Amino acid sequence: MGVRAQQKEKTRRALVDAAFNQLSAERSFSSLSLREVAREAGIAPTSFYRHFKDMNELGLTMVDEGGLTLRQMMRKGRQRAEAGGSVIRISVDTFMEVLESNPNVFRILLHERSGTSAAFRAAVEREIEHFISELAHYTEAQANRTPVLARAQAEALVILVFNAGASALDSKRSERRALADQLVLQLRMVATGAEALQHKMDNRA
Amino acid sequence: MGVRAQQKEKTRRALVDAAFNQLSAERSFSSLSLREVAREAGIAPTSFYRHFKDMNELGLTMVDEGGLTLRQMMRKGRQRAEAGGSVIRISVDTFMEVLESNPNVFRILLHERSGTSAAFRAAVEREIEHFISELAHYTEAQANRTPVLARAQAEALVILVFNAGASALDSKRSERRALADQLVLQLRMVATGAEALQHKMDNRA
DNA sequence: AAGTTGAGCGTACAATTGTACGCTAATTTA
DNA sequence: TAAATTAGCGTACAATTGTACGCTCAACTT
Repeated sequence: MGVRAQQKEKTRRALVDAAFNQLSAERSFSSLSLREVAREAGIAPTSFYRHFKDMNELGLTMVDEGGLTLRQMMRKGRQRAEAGGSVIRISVDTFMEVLESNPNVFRILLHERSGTSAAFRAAVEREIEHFISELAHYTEAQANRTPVLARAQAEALVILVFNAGASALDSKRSERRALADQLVLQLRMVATGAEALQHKMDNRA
Repeated sequence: MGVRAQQKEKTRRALVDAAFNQLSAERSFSSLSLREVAREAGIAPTSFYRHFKDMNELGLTMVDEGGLTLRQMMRKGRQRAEAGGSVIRISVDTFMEVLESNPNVFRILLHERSGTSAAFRAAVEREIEHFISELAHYTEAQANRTPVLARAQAEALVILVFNAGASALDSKRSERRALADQLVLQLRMVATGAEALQHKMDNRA
């Protein structure tokens, strides 16, 4: 890659990072202005357009990147789970750690999921869908579930996890343990419930 | 109430209604400007301050009002359930109807739940908490659950319902039926799972 | 070596925003 | 009836916003 393209990539990263860094509990992506991001990245407002068509395009890039990051980290966690122990417990703990080290990555997904732009909502939904279908295939194979049931179960699990994540972002570390425990309990509920419903269906047939 | 106070109340309502009417899938409360709301309500921008300290105060009023509306409508639905039939099915159907006739009431709760203002998030959480504790008490009495378990179960149920509501807002009527069916399935999962966990605990004791 | 490209800049402008201030006129109070 | 209150208005202003336009000069191509 030429010197020129390299520099361009560097600036582009500076923009993305600037935007991520400006996110917080009090600041959502949609409340960021193009000028603020450019300022933080150290470039002139009008130079922004050399990299993104508009703020929307930057945001979608961030959602994609964020989803990827999240999935990579969860995959690492799953490897840890293969060593033995409760899959649910380990996954929850991993998730909470990811959350703690990448709060802003999670924030943009969380916020834009119920945001004001259809494109954003769709993008976030796509990322979440990754999690759901990965999980659905897993349980379909592992626990021998009906596709419909596996899908419903996976979706429920993911929703509960995401929701707990949102609460965790808003709470102190001390409250997080209780939150994680309750989440584990809820996930077990769904898992055992799905199991029971599956048996009921099998016996009926 | 004097003529003056009456007129004032009328204008206040006009403001609240104007704000509600401007909400849509593409327009969140936080994206509304004071001037837009005033314009829609037919008053001068500066007159807004005769009724609310700022947009925040208007928003919190709307959250409170919205929560109240939602709870009232769900209560009506519960009466319908007492006549017999599946509590879950009837509740879900009621919820979907409420959603269809008051989309914007639901929208503000949904969006501000993961919003940018701590006060808003707290207010929404308070409204959701109403639902959860009502439900928890219900199952604690009805199904003889441990408080901890009843709480976790109720929370899971409410979260799943709210989440499905969010999806429903984004989907056509034809997809809603499938959505409602899947929601019912998920709620049954949680209910049966909680039941099973309860038994397991009882036997251990 | 000469010519082309394009990342980044500065200037400029029209919109829109929140809100301070003081006035009017109708209602309420005394 | 006279005085006090106040909902609503118009004017005004400083900030901030997105973006059009044209320039520069270093990097690349031929």
